[in-house]
Amino acid sequence: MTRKPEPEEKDPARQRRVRRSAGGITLRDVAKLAGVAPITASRALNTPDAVSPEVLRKVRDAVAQTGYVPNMLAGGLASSRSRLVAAVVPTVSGPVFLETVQSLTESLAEHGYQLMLGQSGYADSREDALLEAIIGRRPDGVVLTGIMRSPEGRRRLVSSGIPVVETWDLTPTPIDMLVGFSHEAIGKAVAAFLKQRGRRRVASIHGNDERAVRRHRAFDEAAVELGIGGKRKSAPPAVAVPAPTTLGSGRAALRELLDRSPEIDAVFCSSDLLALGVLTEAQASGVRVPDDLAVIGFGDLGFARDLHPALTTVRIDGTAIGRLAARLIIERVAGRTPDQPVQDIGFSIVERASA
Amino acid sequence: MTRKPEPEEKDPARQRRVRRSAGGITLRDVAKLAGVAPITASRALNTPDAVSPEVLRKVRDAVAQTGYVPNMLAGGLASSRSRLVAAVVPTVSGPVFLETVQSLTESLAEHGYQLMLGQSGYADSREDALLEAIIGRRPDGVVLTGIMRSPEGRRRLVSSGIPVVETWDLTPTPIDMLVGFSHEAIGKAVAAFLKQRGRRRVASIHGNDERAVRRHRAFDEAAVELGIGGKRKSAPPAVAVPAPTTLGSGRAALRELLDRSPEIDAVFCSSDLLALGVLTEAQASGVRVPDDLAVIGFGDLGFARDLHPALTTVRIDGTAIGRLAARLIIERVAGRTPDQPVQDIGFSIVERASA
DNA sequence: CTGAAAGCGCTAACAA
DNA sequence: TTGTTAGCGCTTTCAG
Repeated sequence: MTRKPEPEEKDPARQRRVRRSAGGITLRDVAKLAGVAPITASRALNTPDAVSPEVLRKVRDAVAQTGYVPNMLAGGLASSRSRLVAAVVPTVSGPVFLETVQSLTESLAEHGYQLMLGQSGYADSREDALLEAIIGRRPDGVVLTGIMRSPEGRRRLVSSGIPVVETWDLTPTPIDMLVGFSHEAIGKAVAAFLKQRGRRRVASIHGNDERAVRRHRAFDEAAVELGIGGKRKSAPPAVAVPAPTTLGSGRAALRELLDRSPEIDAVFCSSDLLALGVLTEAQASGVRVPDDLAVIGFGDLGFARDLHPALTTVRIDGTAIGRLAARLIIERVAGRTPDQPVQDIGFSIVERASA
Repeated sequence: MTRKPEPEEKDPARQRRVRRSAGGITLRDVAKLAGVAPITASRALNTPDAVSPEVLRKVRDAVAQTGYVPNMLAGGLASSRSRLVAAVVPTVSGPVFLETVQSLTESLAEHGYQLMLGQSGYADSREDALLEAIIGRRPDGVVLTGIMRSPEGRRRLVSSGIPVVETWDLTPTPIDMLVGFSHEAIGKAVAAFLKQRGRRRVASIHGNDERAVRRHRAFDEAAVELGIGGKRKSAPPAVAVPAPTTLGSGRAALRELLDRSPEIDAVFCSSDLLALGVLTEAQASGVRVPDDLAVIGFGDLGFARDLHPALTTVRIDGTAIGRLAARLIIERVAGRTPDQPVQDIGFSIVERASA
């Protein structure tokens, strides 16, 4: 079923070049079958209201008959709308962002958008190559988990003109749009929460990624201020573990902590996985939670509430973040200006048995 | 910085149409700056060996100066190589496939490919729309987690001509390429393992997704054959829970199981998350693992080995699956025929304390 | 090794 | 409402 050398030249002698079509069905084929011009077929598919019912029917029949699937690369090139949105996460296996990615994927799919996924790694080494790969695809939007730190990266994103949503953090100087919350506020709130629950010698275990570190810095400061940081005015005991955090590193960290500072009565963990590790280690070594030790996590992953004891944790509405990010981008693409391009969606402390 | 109406017509009066360029920097701009033809600039970027060092330098300088980023939509359209690979997972939040997605993303990135992520949901309702969205983007490959059941879907994929890798399963009739393992073999192996460890009244808890069901059917049959299915020749007790499985559903399922069949001495769970739920519930209700009850999971997620007791589980090398799938596609795109287009990567039972 | 011409498949801009 | 024309930005083909 090779394509005929169609556009019959007035002077057949001048025909030389060869068509290199991949042989797929194109809009032209559909249009011809329906007996209309290609642009009319295009309209029937994209803006059905703009064509007569008669034409609509014929085009749809032709599509059904041929099994035509529009080539969105071509469409994107012509319209400069790729209907692609890129998301960058530190790593796919960190379960914290999954909820966001999932809701983003779904929200976008509802509007005919597809998600491109990129992993930056926690060390932002590959970030540059990734950015190039992303911008080169001319996505209609980019969603970053975390804010873009590298000035070079910021510059490239800005000059690309692509709508950007930074998430999971706040900054006074967003690249463009933002849906996040304050890690400092969380650190403070957790310290206050623990004090209010009667804890007096708090400690922390945190991953060494930037956001976790900031939560815990704020936690430490607040703990000192509130006088629950242990002896004198020194910062409370803390153990840093490499990101991404794991159950295993949580267990090891608790051992280290209890070794160094057996007097502690509460631990703030920078992820629920760490907290699960702490619970596990506590159970294995006979430390009673919450009696001897209060444990509080971060993320409110699906399993948190079903643990034994149920895990008190900081809840972030990752689904809302994804949904809002999608909406911001879609609004932007539609040419509208979102009325809340920068949003703090806050957090909450979900109080359960572990603290 | 508007573009000049550049291609000066011989007869300026005939100029009417307006350029609608987005105003970005294109290869033409780079070429002009470097003093070469666009195609030469293209070659300098894509096949540096095919141009003189002199030209290469000039083009690279021009790229650096302008901040040019190639438009891959255009490139993809012209070359029919999108450098995009689509992956379909049931849901992002099921941690089982994460390892595969992660390794796929990384392996592809190394070769300049980007991953497009789609969620099919466990009920394959949206699968059709998803397939259209995917094929429309003309990816260079599609990676499916699980095999494509819908005949309609198979047909569309086949007729699209896109290389397809089905994963995480085996079938005598793959669409194209495949990297998987046998769920039936796993069910049998687990039953044999439990018998060999002295268990005599096994049971199972499984998600209601197709692959889990098949593992457990095989498990049940083997258990009956081996005489460890409980009384007489009836199938061992089982509880089905909705997919995706959770810690909570594991807890509830164990309660139900113990309620109905208190005599059981082993449980095979269709995911590590379920198994964690079983461990949690066992601990909460005073059932000793492994003394009273052996527990075995599936997936060998990161946390399995650090649990208390450490979880015995079926290990699937998800990273290898991702890596191999990427390689198959890249080989195919390069025009080579992979020498092992269908691979059974097997599984192993990781024996730890829980069984 | 370099370049001119001709598309890839689609849609924006105009015109009827 | 429909059609004509001219690209979108790149690469393939063919010819130096």
